[in-house]
Amino acid sequence: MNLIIVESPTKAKTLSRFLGSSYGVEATMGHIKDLPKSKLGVDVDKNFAPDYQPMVGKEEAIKNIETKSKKAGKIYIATDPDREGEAIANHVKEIVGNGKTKRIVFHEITKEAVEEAIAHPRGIDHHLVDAQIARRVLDRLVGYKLSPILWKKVRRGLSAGRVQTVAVRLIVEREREIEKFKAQEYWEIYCDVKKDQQFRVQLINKKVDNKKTADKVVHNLKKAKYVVANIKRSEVKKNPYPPFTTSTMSQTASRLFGWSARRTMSTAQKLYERGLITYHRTDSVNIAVSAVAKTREYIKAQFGDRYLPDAPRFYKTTSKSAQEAHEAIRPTKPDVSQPKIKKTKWSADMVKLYSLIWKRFVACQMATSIFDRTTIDVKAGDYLLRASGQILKFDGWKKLYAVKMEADDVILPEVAVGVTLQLVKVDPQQKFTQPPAKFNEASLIKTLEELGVGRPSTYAPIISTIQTRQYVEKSEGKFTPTNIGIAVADFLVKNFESVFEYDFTAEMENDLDRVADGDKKWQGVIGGFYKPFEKKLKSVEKNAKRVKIETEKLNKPCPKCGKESKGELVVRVGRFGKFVSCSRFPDCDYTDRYEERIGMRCPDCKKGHVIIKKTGKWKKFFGCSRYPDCKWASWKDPRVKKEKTAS
DNA sequence: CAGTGAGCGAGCTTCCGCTTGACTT
Repeated sequence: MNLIIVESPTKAKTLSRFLGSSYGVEATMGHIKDLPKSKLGVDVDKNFAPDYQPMVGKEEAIKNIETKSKKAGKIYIATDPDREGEAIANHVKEIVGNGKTKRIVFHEITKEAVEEAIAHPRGIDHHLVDAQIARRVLDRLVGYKLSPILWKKVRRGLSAGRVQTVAVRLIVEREREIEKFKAQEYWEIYCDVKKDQQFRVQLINKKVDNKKTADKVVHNLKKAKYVVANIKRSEVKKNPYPPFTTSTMSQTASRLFGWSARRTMSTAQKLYERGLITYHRTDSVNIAVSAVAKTREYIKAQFGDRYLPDAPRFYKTTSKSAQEAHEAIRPTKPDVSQPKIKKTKWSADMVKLYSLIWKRFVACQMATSIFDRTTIDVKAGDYLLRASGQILKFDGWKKLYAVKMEADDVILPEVAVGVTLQLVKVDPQQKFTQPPAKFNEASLIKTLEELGVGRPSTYAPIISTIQTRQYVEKSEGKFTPTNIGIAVADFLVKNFESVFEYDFTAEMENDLDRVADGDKKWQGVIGGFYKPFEKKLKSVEKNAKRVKIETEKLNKPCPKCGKESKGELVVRVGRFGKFVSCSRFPDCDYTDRYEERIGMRCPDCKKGHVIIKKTGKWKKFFGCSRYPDCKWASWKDPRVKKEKTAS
């Protein structure tokens, strides 16, 4: 019996089905060797020699591969066709250790692709493995050298990294833009005009930015003569969106369902494990040819020829850092619009997400939608006003994948050039420019992807990390930096600017490509980075002052020392969340609980307020503000009655 | 489930990326 080794156990099961009994298939469950967690694991004096060790927690997977390999005939290592996959392949080869292994790759899980791969085995691509080593060593050096500086200069337990610090920096800088933003006044001036039917035109050739000008314009418009000056009709075509990647799926589920990246990814995982969708951690929009063919059949049968474009649509990945190891996220059976899913706690989510993925995918192979767009220009003295109308002529792919928040049809009446219109009303509207929006999960993931920072497997974890570290807080879905986040980002950007430049990762990727192509040695790339970095580390460690973290003031005197020493109450963040203390600490040691009220009285004593409390870093519980007089406490939110709390 | 901050300094914290499973943040 031959043996095939892949990363995902679900993939292993699927392959077994294709290949029958002459092949055994085993999974590594991701990486099996890595740098040790408890120490640097990189010998900076010996050309950065990395100390890759079997990973804690992967003993079973490793053992499994060892035993199965001993009995196997041919051994095909079919880990993912990308940098990390090649590294895993190399580690598998080291563990099997008998020289019998061959490396194969495929980009889609179809019988043809796998058979083709088996027919063309190769060896390990050591240049690509080297690129992974460089990536891994760089991240380790950045993370494990900078974090201890934060412990020393800011606060214990903090962390820094090529990815997480950039995420925090984005949020901090956005907050600054919002703070310094000054709203600008501007006016939009509309006129309702009519011939047989009334329609609305907007002033377009004069900028109005205050009431005085607006009044003058309105005054003139009231007296003006309105003549249709120009009519433009055009056909506007809209092509469907590409199928989902991890990033676009997370963004869309966030926008449409309000889901967190975590919720979307864990729902997708369940769909993947049930064989309903292709792999959900991907940066590619490629689609298996066989899936396209099936989808075209389905579209033809279900919607008719009009909805089927002449040729299949194939999409190109635009993201420059994409590795394209997998297909796009799509239903494995494009003709199944609603899969049968057993009723469980999660089935509603699964059905919802499946339906979204299915619609997006089938729509991506459907005909272009067509709008008739009409623009009517109206002259009123020196003023030019315009109305734009749009009518859906043929829905095409929009029949299936309707995008919320898109304007409805605006139908304009038939008028001719030169016709005089009657003014019904002038409607001046005062507006103000809006500050940039705070980041939410969707926009943060989008921006990180554009910068090439983070990978499909890490978008959701990044969002958790920056919150766990208390660098940012999420409220009503939007991220705000904490004082710690601001202090850490400022400290790191000031002292290690080059590492946290927004294009640092993109430049790193360029270097890694050179390593993968065999044009550069990985040690040279790391050496080039580390020399100046090490110098900087030493000088910052020696010279940088300890960072003071801004505290939130309560504007109340300290009950213990407020009278004689003018201590004031401030909010500090400790190991167990926020608490109130005296600004004069350590001279005054007054502390009190920080109460985060949820707006309801204690269900037990009816006198205190229910407040949110924390135990350890994570666990929240609800308690009474009168503790210890009232000992009421609950894990469950007392505002929620019976209803399931979907996270 | 009732702690916390500074500094003293035992021993400890920390990265990104690949997987899933255990568990609810």
